[in-house]
Amino acid sequence: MRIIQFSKSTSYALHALVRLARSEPGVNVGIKELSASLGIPESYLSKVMSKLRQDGLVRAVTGASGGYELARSPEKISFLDVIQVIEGRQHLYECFHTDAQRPSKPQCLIHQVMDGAEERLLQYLREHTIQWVLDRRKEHEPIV
Amino acid sequence: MRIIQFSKSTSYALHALVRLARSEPGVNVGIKELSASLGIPESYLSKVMSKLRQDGLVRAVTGASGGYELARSPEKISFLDVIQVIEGRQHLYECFHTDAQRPSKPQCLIHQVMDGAEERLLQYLREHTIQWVLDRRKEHEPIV
DNA sequence: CAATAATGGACATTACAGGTCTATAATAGT
DNA sequence: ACTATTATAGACCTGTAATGTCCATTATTG
Ligand code: SF4
Ligand code: SF4
Repeated sequence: MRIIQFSKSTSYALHALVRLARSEPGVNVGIKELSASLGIPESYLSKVMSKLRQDGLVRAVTGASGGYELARSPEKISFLDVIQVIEGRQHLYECFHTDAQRPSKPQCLIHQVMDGAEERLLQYLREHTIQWVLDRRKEHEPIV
Repeated sequence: MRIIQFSKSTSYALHALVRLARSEPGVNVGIKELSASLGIPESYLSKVMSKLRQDGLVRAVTGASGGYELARSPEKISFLDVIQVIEGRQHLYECFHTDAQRPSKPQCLIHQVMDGAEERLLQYLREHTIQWVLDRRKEHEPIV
């Protein structure tokens, strides 16, 4: 029974992005500082950051005094963006019937309910951005 | 990167319950008939049905001319009920920080967004029942 | 008693999340 | 040019969960 739960990778990505959004633009944050301040294994986080770069959410600079920074402004990065980069774009529900076994052309009712539920979820995640977090963040909090 | 998707077991359970809801109350439907009409492996479906019984969604009768029937009326069985029986009641988001590492008492903001998203999802699933499917079901459709 | 049907346990298979380590490439400062 | 620093990509390992099969047991009907 597959677990309906976001992966740690997604959580790591979200925390890292908030952390990056907190630093001045133009300042690179290294993986060491990132992993230390968030409490995430360094080598694993580097994998996650690499994925974020490949999908255009952050920019990376190699070499001394290199590191990461956001590729676009925090209000342009939604939770949904992050989740879809890490988890992929699979649907919440998938038919177990093949096309041949499928009763009839338009979607069956169970499918309709599940897709409706998914849309509610995605809509909420689309409406909430990294900037949303920054706006409500208290300065004294170490992370978020 | 854990897949955010309902398990096949959940899908099987939903289809089986709709199938049971279609038959007259008091008539038991056997696992053979169920699995055949839905196109689900018999021995695996029996596991799923067993779980549904343990959690009070269906009643089972062993022995000759035994089988399954709904334990309550279809409008009292929501999609959320079924999903929570099969998938468990884990939250969509879970902190990777331990209590000791946790920044401060009330929930952090990332957590708040994720919980908000979860609530939208659950609310939708709570509002849709097996009866909802029956009401919209066309008589000639073999399954739903 | 015999046929039927659900139950529970054991077991196999596959996939993947989470994590570590290393060699390589790129960059900044000396 | 050399060196220290840093991201990148790949190989690799481990545990666990999902899906599925099979069998022995138990309960029920006729
Ligand atoms: S939604 Fe329709 S096609 Fe998909 S699994 Fe259910 S009955 Fe089959
Ligand atoms: S929500 Fe707060 S406690 Fe939970 S993982 Fe994020 S920073 Fe840590």
